[in-house]
Amino acid sequence: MATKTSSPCPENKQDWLDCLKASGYRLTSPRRAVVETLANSQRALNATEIYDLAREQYPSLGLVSVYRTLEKLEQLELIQRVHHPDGCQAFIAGFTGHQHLLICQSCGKAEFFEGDNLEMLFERVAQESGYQIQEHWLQFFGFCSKCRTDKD
Amino acid sequence: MATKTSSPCPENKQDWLDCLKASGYRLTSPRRAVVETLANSQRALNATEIYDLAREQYPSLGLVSVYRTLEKLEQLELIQRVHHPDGCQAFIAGFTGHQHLLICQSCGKAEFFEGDNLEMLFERVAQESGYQIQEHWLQFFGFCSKCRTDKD
DNA sequence: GTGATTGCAAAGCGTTTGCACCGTA
DNA sequence: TACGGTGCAAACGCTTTGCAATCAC
Repeated sequence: MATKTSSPCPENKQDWLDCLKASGYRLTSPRRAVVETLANSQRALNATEIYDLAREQYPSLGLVSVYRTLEKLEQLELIQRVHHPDGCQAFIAGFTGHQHLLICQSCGKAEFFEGDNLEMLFERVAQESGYQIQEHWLQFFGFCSKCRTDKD
Repeated sequence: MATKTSSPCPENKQDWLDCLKASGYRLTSPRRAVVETLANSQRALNATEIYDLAREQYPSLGLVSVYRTLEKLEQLELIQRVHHPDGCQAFIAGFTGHQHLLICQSCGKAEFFEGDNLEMLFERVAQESGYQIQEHWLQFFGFCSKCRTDKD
């Protein structure tokens, strides 16, 4: 019944580069810059944010390369799109298995958690609606411990 | 513990018009056309879809009026944006209270259901993460009974 | 009659495409 | 060396804005 939470972490970086290489893509500076920026971020970033952050280290990076790298990372399921009331263009490091998102409404910090046995609910909804349920999304919004303390 | 499901229905139409009027907006033909189109739809529609459908009855409707009407209906919480892997531009009749969406991946038909006591999960996640949870989204994707039969 | 609302055209913005040059393997 | 990847500029599609004409109240 444990509800583990986990944050995105920089250790992803090398895995992602390996995965890109294993998939037949070349390891270039623009790709490294995008990967590093996303792997270091605790919150979801959109293309422009990645572009601005990554250019601090790699000024010649083009916005187009950010889009093209995001496309590949998403296809490889290394990152995933985050849906949010303010927009759905941001990406965050993805985890394997069934994970749900917890997002801070103040600083944007995101964590994953394992939402254990929602299966009972699936079955009830399936029975009452007649739908065959294939997939589900569960997302929580709130204030992380740091932002809660800062408010006081 | 019941998990009621309910579909959008045309009865919304008059309520929406009343609500628009009560909020100080004028009841115009373009607004009626948009309201009628959305209230009659079982699935979420984006601006262009509403535009095309509504013009069958009201050909002089402009796309801009669709956007402006959607903006007002959303502010009044009569409709809500539907987040979907294919995009987040579509709107559906909103319900009051805490409701969750169930969407058919084949025909797009949407229903609401009441996801009873997720509170236990909230508390566990809140405790383990340190987050103060304010809001949650729960969405199911699957195949409705009609699309399941059609497949066979 | 008056001012909110309309449709059109143009602007705006994020994203994708075309292309010649560059750099990884 | 070969060809995948790059950055720039232009194109694209969706949404918003400016404006004169229109219509609900």
